Amino acid sequence: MDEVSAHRPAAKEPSRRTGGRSARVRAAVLAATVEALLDGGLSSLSVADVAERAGVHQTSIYRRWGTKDNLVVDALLSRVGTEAPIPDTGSLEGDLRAFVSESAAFMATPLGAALARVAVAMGDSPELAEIRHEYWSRALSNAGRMFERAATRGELAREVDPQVAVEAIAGPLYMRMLLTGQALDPEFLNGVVDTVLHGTQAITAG
Amino acid sequence: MDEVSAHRPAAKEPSRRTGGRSARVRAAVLAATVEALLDGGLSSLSVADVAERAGVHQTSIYRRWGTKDNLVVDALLSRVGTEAPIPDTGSLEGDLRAFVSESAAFMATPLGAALARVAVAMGDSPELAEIRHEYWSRALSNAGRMFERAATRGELAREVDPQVAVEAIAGPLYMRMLLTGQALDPEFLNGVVDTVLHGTQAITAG
Amino acid sequence: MDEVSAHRPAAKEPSRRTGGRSARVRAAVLAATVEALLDGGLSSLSVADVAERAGVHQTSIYRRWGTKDNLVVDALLSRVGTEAPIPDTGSLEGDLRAFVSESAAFMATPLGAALARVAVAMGDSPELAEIRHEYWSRALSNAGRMFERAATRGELAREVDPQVAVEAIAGPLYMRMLLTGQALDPEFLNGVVDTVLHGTQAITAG
Amino acid sequence: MDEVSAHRPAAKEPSRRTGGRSARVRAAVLAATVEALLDGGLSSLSVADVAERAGVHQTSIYRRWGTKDNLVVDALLSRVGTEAPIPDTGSLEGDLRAFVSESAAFMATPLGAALARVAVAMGDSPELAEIRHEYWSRALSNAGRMFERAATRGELAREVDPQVAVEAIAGPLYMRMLLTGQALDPEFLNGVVDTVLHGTQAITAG
DNA sequence: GGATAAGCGAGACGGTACGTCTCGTCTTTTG
DNA sequence: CAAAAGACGAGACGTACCGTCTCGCTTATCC
Repeated sequence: MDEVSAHRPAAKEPSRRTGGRSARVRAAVLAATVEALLDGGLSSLSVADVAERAGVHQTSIYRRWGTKDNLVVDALLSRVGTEAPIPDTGSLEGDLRAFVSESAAFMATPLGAALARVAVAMGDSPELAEIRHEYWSRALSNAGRMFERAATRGELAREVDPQVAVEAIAGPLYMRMLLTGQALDPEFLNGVVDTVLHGTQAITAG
Repeated sequence: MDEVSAHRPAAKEPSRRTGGRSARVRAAVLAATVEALLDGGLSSLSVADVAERAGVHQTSIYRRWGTKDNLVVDALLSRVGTEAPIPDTGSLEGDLRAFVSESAAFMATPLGAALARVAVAMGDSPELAEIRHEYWSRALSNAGRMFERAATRGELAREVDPQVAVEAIAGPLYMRMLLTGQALDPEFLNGVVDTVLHGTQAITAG
Repeated sequence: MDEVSAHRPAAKEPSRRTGGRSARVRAAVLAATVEALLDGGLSSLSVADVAERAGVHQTSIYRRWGTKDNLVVDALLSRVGTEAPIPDTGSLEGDLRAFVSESAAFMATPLGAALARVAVAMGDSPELAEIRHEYWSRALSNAGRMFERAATRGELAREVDPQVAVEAIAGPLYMRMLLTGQALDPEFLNGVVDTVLHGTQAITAG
Repeated sequence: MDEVSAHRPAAKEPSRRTGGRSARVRAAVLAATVEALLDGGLSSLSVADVAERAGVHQTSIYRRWGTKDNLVVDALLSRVGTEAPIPDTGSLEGDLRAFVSESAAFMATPLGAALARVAVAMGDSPELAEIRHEYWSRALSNAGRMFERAATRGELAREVDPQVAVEAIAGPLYMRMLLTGQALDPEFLNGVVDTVLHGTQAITAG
């Protein structure tokens, strides 16, 4: 007997080639969602608005994404890669200064702001929280390489936990943006870098 | 046991005497709001629910607070003082370890979680953002005294900015709670304290 | 002399006296429902349409009536009394001929047609069926008086059941209207009357 | 090869022989439709439900029948012949008593109930009303033979219109089933038969 | 017996309607 | 006369269904 699935349809999901109606709708909706998110924020985002911007019927959105939350998450993830380029300047200090600078610039961006806000809101639902966790884990572990490289270069003791260090850098930035609303001015950024830089370098095996 | 905090820090609005019906309604609504906030979160909080819990009509709430946002802010501020006790153990390290420990404990509290969530959401509206700014300025400057005392004791150089330092401590905690959802375990807390402690101590006039 | 505006309530917003806003809304919606029912039939009746005709918001309709069925039933009952005038000509034959004539005329009316159609559709839901049952019981027992009067006059034996007799008269009419769609022409009506008239008169105590 | 309705009016489109996939689909869908109709009624019948029951895709149904109405009509006609056996007991009274008894039994059947309900609903659309008219004309003229035979036997005057007479018999039954929801108990049935029997027999040429 | 056309499975989509849930406003009634 | 009570306007949400469309594959018929 022949193996049953000799000519199985290659991929399981995206069977349509590229230009299918589905793909078109999906792209349009995602784009419209991000657009709406940027000029209006998460709170004033309605499916009806997205549908109109995308030139698509509301029901098509509900059919595919089920709920508004899913839509927003999908839209955001489709735009924001977790693989932001991590600076590699040759020294930890250079890396960190570049990193906070770039991070601050991104957070000042509407997209960056929306992303963080949405991430906070995702804490309400368990399954969304799960997605959120995966996203941040990846992003943080990515940024952690700055410290790993420093350790490789001998700039840092092996005892320094890259994970903690990267949160020590990023945490204050997010706190300002989300919680206190203060500006991410260079003095602040430099102060944070100084603290973490010295703080990690002071840690030794002993 | 309905005695509602007889010595609440003189509210600024209610000009009625303390025993009037108005005061009773106000207290009941505020209590109900916090209660509802705790079991359900901000997203699933409705004025109707609060009204029912408080045994009060919806219109009475709208008459007094105008909008849901105001109600929530008022309720939270009535419960959460900005004057949290800042540890004073005699050494910076002791202070910081006590501080992160207490902070983590409070954040694990439903009230603490709600407070931060609400604060994030307040970023949408300018006037709420203003209130938020005042709250955090006070709280942070309060906590900053730990570093000021250390400087006075000679543990720290005068060049260390207490404001930056306190955000370097608190930021990573809030980041975990709000953004990544990771646990505030002792290892993490110790790592943060170590980093900031060494980081600030390494800063000198030179 | 001013005809109408002598005493007060401004023509456009007649409140105070009998009609609060609620009453006004109720009346408008009921009227709009009947109107929509007449030009369009039951199947193509939408709450949105009714709301627009009534100048009222959809939610107000759902708030009060809960579901479309209830609305339709209420609207119909508010227009159609069960106390249709039963002919009293002095003889059974006169009564019956008048009765079928008037009944046929009413059935030819859009309202009459809609009423019967809706009544059939009400059979699906138990509670609606209950309302329906009460309506028809009353109407049939009302019409039954024609036969009771005839019995009193000695035209009919006491053994004749007025209930059965009235259904024998009305049944064929409804059957044509609802089921076969044939016209209720005079020949048919006369034939039915003849049959029932003779049929009942032939029944005796023996 | 369980041909359903051997005398269906020569299918217009699908001239496939008998065992093809098409025929299988058709039979399955029709059966599923009737089944769904019986447990749920016309109002709660959806194409999706029928498709699932039949193990067939929705599109296949729409392709063949175009619209739900057509499907229902086809399904019903495939099951219900218009050629119900008309009693022939030798006397008009015997015929009529058997007829009402059998009719009542059929109406008590889910299929019988559904059939009548659907027939009423068909009044909305002109073309469906046309089909309905043909069906009932045939059925009534069929039943009319009871009276024709009676006339032949001399039991009835030639002046009695069989068409009217049969509607006088059936009308009250349908009225109860469709409109008032009362039970078709023996007393009622006997009363109706008595009335029509005497009523028709009293009619003479004079 | 292989081309070929008719039909089917699968998956969206446009579109209409339904009924629910809030928010914040307005009117009516009541103490 | 002010607060309680109760609708109401407004608008979003999510669901159910109808009927349409496109694509790829499977049959059955026909040349």
